[in-house]
Amino acid sequence: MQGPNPPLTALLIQLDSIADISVREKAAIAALPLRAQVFVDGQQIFREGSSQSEVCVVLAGMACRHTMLSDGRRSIMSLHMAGDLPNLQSLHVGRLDFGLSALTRCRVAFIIISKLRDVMLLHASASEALRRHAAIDSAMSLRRIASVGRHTAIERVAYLICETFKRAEAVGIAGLSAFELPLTQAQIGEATGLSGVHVNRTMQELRRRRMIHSDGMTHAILDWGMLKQTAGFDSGYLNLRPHEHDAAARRM
Amino acid sequence: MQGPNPPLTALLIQLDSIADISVREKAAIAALPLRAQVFVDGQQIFREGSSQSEVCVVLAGMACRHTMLSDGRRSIMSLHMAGDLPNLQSLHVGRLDFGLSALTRCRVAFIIISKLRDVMLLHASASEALRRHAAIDSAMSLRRIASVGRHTAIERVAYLICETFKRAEAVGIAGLSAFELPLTQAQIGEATGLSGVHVNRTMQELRRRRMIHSDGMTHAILDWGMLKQTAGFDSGYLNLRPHEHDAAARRM
DNA sequence: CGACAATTTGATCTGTCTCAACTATGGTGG
DNA sequence: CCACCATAGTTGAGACAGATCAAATTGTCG
Repeated sequence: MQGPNPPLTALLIQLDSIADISVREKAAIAALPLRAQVFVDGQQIFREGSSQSEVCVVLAGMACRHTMLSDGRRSIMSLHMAGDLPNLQSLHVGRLDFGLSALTRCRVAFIIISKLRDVMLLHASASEALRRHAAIDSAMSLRRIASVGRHTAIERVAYLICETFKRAEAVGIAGLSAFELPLTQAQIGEATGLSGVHVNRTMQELRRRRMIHSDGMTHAILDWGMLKQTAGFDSGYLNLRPHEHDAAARRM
Repeated sequence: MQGPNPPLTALLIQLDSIADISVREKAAIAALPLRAQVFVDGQQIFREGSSQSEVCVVLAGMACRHTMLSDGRRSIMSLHMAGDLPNLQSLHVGRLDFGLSALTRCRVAFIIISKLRDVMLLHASASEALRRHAAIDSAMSLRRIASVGRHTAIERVAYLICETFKRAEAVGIAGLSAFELPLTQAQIGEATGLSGVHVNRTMQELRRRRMIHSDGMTHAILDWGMLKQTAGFDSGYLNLRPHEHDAAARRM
């Protein structure tokens, strides 16, 4: 039914990295009926306040959750890349209080919620993996509150780079030490709570300090240690494993 | 087994307000074996990076999720009051990337995760209610990212007041238009990303504009309309109901 | 080549921070 | 009962990170 590189590969990679999930259960997920759709960059996938009957999976490209502020400006609350499920919440809540938009040309698959629920009922560990996925999304939000709330400009931008790089790496779409951050500096500003102009100066500073090297929207990590120290970044929360009591052993 | 005002009342009120849940299922939750414990204000309930085998329910008082920044300062990522489940994540992930501390003298109940899981397996709609609770927690985090990232000082403080008031109201611990926000101004700063000094001036401004009146840590809402407008606050995300397709009808 | 978007640079302005002092307020022990 | 102390709130002055505005430059794509 699926070709050699089925559409949900990235999702399965993500689930694999956070949970023990059998081949059979992965097959059940991969066999879910999909409605694939391409969005051009800037295009809205769904509106803030909308009610979704489908859960969407990003297959390729980058999307973001965002909300409009009273003064008309936009806040980008999270970034989403291949394998992400930006509205998994729709399993449990009606209206979504954020909009979802494509930042780049984006391939997205839609899964009817009731079909997903059926699979989750039948496959306990797939179900558990999805819940863990949601919990990690939630952990990312909490981290971002701390980063955006209390960090300086350079820390915030460094943080965004660290997190996005690590996530891209996890789904295999980052190079050895370079990756795509396909946002304009103005968009990076919307995601970090800074003005576009200041993002520009901040990234210059990161380059001047030889932590990164940028070529367009491709960024090479020159000094990961320094970058993560600057960001106050610890990847621990990204690849949380199942609840075990030897968690200490896994600590980096 | 329970007295006239069983410990989990506030939790049941919360679940009731977000989901349809039968008396039988509520009884199953209320019958969960609890380990109750009192924490004095400032006391840590669990440490950042710890692994929890119990989920805790706030019974009374106020607690907060927090994390330490590299420079030693603290960021408060969320506030928790009666009926909240600040570490429901522990159902799915090992290490928690935040600490939990009592802001006031706090009564907290601990539920062994495996026991909670048993109840969830047996009672589908209780289980669904808890998941919706987690989804709303997640929605609050997203909102806070937008508020802390892009809002001015007065908007952030107003937002915190709006949200805390509405939540307190929902569990019946707020007066008609007054409620307890038991944080020092310095703590409000940690929660909003402002300095304590500036929180002071900001709250003076809110009082000067006659939106609130403060008596110690009790705050009266004088002009709710103005306050929520200032905050850019819309309570929609707090009492999200089950997924229905008539969601529009419920829109405020 | 021309047009449009994104990046870069410079200059100025402002919201918020920091530091420091002073004033409640409430609790504690003598 | 009061002197003392610690903690929270308040006020002022000055400094600074980052915003805003405006213009120049670079890059990209038809």
